[in-house]
Amino acid sequence: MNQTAEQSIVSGVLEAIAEHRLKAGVKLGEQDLCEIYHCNRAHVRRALATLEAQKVVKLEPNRGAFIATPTPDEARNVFQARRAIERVIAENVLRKASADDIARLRDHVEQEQQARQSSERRNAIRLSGRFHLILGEMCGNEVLDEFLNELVMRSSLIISMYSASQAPLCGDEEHELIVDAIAAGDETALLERIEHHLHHLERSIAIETDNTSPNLKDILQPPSG
Amino acid sequence: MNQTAEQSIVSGVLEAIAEHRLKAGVKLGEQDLCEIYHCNRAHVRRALATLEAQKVVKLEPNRGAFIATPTPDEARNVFQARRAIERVIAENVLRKASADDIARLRDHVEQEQQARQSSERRNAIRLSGRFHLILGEMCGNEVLDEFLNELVMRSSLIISMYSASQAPLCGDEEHELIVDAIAAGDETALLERIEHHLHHLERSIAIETDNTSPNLKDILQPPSG
DNA sequence: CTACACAATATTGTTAACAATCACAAGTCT
DNA sequence: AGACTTGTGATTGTTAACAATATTGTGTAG
Repeated sequence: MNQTAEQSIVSGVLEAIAEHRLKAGVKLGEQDLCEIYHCNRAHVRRALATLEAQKVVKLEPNRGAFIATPTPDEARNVFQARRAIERVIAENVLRKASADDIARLRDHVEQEQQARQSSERRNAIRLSGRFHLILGEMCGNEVLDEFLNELVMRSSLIISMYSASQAPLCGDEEHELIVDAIAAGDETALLERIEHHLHHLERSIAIETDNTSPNLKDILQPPSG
Repeated sequence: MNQTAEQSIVSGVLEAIAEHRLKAGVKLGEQDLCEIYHCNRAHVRRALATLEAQKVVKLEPNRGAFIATPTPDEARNVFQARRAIERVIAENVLRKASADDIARLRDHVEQEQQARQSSERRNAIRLSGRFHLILGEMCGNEVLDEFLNELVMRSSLIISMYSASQAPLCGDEEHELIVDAIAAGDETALLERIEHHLHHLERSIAIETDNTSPNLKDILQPPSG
């Protein structure tokens, strides 16, 4: 119950972020988490420290823990880092993917399409991110895999912040094209498609760059004055 | 004194690792850290959690905190990740380096050479790692910079584990060649030199790959039988 | 009616005491 | 002598109480 408590909190929060149930800025009260996970504050605090280290939670002194609110700059940096990391991951996967691996990828892509067609939006979002994590698992480099995990989480936050709630998440067939390139052993096509896919994902969300007004006046000012 | 306490512990431990004062496997007792940094166990615990998240400290339940002991596999993974990250960092730096930046790099390289010539080994080690961190600061991408920080720390541990204590750390002039390529705006040369430098660093330490015997018998068996 | 000051409440930060576990050493038995 | 058991001390894990701070609500003056 010891490690389990902390890990339950961490993985619970991360899953909630991945499924866009937890949105940026939401407060994570210690008492609330204590009751939800039936543990004491020490465990909650440790879990929050771990989440802070992964940059998905911001700890403000004497105020509490909040889901991180990535800035536009941070968003761009995250996506650039993803392109760098996923490029190497793809190279590794291409080199060492077995027939089973490719079958697993194809199976996952099919699940994604079914979730989309069934309009299980929450599940579709989760599976869409999971595709990249599967590549991370397959690449044979735990360090890269851990980095990717963090980046995908942060991406999920960014998407939930900046993208329209009804916008299509991913090009449906882009993941499939990536698997095709892996199956064909075509490194040039693979790298190009990874790059294109991430650029497309980044551009599909409108990252406002000029959010220099930290006050709510411009947003919530009543129209009548 | 609050945030300072935890950050003092974290940065203190990281600096000690960077200078090879703290070696892999050393125990970090809570009581010891409390006395050294004049704080209570809660702060120490939080600092250790942060260090664990950065993979430089391993927390073993009911046993305590220990400086991480990277395996050969992990070592290779760290270096592969470094090549991927530092490649992008170098591209960014090349694109946006100012004259001041280049001057700063040249100044640093000169400090490195002086430290080496003065045989201030500890300082030379620290500066050698710091060169890469300066590139990270200059690249304009905090995400990449944070990843690099973690990787350089882990590399420092790896080097202190696997390299002979008297071995030359880095080729003296490799950093200088990198700065030259940046100053000349030569991307091809820059990327090649970064790649070469990291490969050279990795190969300069003898990472044993066949440590498949988990018992000490083969190693510590008295010769007389 | 607005703005400011003050009080009440809730939340986080800190500390200390207690419990559980582990490492080491002494002792016992074969 | 060697291996096993037991007991002691030290270290980590857990919990609760207390202090400090922020937030919210209330009341009063302008």
